[in-house]
Amino acid sequence: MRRSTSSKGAENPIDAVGARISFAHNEVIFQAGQPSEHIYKVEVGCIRAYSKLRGNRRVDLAFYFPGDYFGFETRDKHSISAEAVVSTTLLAISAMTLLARSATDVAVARYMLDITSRELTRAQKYRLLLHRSADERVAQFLLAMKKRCCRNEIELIMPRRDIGDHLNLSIESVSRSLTRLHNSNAITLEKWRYVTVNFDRLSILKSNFPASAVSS
Amino acid sequence: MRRSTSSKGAENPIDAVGARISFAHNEVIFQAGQPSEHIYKVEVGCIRAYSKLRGNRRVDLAFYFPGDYFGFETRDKHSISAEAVVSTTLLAISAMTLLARSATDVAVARYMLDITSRELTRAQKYRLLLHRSADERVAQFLLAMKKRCCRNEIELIMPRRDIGDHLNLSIESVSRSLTRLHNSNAITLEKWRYVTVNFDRLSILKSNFPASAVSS
DNA sequence: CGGTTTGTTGATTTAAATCAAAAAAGGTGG
DNA sequence: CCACCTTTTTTGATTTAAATCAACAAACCG
Repeated sequence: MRRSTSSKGAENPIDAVGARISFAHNEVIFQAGQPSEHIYKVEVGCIRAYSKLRGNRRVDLAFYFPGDYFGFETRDKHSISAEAVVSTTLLAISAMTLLARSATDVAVARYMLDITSRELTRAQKYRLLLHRSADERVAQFLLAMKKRCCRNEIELIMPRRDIGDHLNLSIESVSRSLTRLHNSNAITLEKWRYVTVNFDRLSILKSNFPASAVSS
Repeated sequence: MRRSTSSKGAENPIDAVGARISFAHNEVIFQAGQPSEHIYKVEVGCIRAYSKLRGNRRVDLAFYFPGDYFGFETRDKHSISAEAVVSTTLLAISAMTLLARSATDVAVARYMLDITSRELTRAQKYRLLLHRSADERVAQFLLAMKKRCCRNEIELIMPRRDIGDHLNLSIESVSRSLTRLHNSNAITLEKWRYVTVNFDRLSILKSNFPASAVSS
């Protein structure tokens, strides 16, 4: 972990308080049970938030990309863990400072509510995803990735293992779904970690979801 | 739907604004897409919040019991739907009034954050549940029900269909899991909708979850 | 280049869905 | 209270989607 000078540009009520920290590939940001002293904003890279189940199994609850906030808890301890998927730079914002400010500044309180609310929407959306077939889960995941990078060529920055732990599929099933989607021309698997999506074809699967769950 | 006089006893910063409304068995409270004008608190009965999937399939995201709040949205439209499982009385609190108050009263803003945060914890917990076997899902569901009514004798107020839609299981699988749990003496199926749980035996399954996910 | 990690493909098993039918509970009206 | 009908639940047989087991291939890395 490497610290550097604090952020200066404040486009919103909370970032100004933050300090920049860098993490290496697979480095732990925090673990479930540890005191929740900061909330984080991704500047560059990718974070996985997960819970551990018995037998080394893991559930990847979410991936966070530049601009996303994570690690916010109302309790004093983290309920989940977080790791850097790749080399990542974060903005770490003191939870105590934030709490103090939110007590007087309504804009800050509102901002915290928005972050939590967005997280809830995301959690509900992925919950719906788990009620669908392997191919639909992978397709929806790719669409979500596409939405973030805004290009049809997606870099699957995380390994198959992570995708599987996120979608509740074995790595083999993820791989098979990808090849099936490739064979049906819904995607093109360029070179392993690079996927080009055919939005219209993938969206056939997407249409099985309620409109409200497709956003973000 | 039947309206009555507004609530008088205000034990917290938001209930005082509410008006009491009654709903019959299976009556719709609100549907996805409708304007979100109120948030609700259950006084008596039970509510199911759900999303519809293609082909009449439904995902029951949560059940709400007396004391629970639901229907709170940061957006102006409901993203999910809600129905009364049985005859239910609610407290309906104007979202606009609430928003106005939260702009000046920090206690109200904090209360909204707590409600949303609790909902997020619940959503994450159930998300983890979907990564486990049918028997574990049913067992965990029964433990959650037990926790709410605080007695070992649980009334399964909702039909098997609802439990299945909640746990992503067919009604047959729910039924089979219940009989398996009964045969292994983890529960006693008294008379159809009445279950007595053997906490210690059920908890063997529960122990497969991370500590943080077991609460509530 | 060899060794390690990561991903794909194939064969087999398995948990849960589906299909099908019977049994139990609930309701209605005589 | 009972006969009749509907709804809900249970149980059994079969199918199926995904997991697991096993081997191989491709990328990565010193």
